[in-house]
Amino acid sequence: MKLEEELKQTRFKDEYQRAMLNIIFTGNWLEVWTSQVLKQYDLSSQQFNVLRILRGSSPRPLNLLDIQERMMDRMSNATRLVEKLRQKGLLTRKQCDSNRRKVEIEITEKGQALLKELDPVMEKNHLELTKKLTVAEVNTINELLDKLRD
Amino acid sequence: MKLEEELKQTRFKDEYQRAMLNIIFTGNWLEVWTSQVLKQYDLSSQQFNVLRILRGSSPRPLNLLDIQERMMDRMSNATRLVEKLRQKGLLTRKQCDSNRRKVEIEITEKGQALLKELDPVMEKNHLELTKKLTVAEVNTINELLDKLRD
DNA sequence: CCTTAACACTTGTATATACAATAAAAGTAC
DNA sequence: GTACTTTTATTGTATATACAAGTGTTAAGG
Repeated sequence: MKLEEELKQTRFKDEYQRAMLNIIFTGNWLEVWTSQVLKQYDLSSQQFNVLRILRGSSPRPLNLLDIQERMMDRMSNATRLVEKLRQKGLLTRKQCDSNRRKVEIEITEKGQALLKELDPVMEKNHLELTKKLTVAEVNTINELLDKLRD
Repeated sequence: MKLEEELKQTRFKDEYQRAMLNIIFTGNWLEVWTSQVLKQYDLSSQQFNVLRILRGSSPRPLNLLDIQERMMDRMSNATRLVEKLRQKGLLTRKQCDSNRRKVEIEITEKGQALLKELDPVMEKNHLELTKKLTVAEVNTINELLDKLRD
């Protein structure tokens, strides 16, 4: 849907402003969609993000800074996020032997299983996307957004 | 910068997943930038958004539902957001005569002046964008994101 | 009228988030 | 070794947010 309709706006200052709002709005829109789905699994999208990061590095554990660097939203509080996931048994944390300031955080079997369960659910989301945009178009988006953040 | 570098990620499942994360990440990135700037004016980006919406409709007042429909993040609490802005004297609210359930919300002179002060600041942001992407490229982004949300 | 439903907004509450302050460990310089 | 700095993580606090429940107002049906 056109951004003008979404925001009931008649016009924007120029195409650059429109693009800024469009990217923020669409990002939000995707986020909300994802969050809705994850809620049924009692996960926030940030928590899901952390789990995926840990799976990505598994079996190598990560410490908090590593996770923070890889997170979508750097500002959020990694300590408390990780603690929530630990309480659910989705990851473990232990003090690092060589450097006791650090903690080693690792996804558990249970965490892996949960992600495995979620994979096809998220896959369905991608299929929705596939219907709307060709691979070439998606590549264009990726390329232009990377360029924008240069 | 490439998303892989931003997120210290070596690979994504496919270009579709990469695009999803890219849009969310870039949206966030733009949001954070904006928030930083607005903080100096003691405004959150949501508050700024509401003010711009009111300026857009000025001199016609809007009620809460109107505002909510036009907001980037529909989930947020319009009542309290508007109340914050009222306390700062940036807008007024009065009960609607014809339908006392509604409130009429209008931007004040002070609000207009604040936006006017912010216009060139935000403009600078657009100029940054202009340097990185051509109008044609920006149009492509707009077109593809609109298509994505269809 | 009276009852019930729909509407527009407000409030309560639990949770999340941002940012600063603090703590503890490790590294560095003397 | 002692003082200073940097690294890494945790905690405190104020604010924001999501969602549900509540309030007052209007509309609709009998």
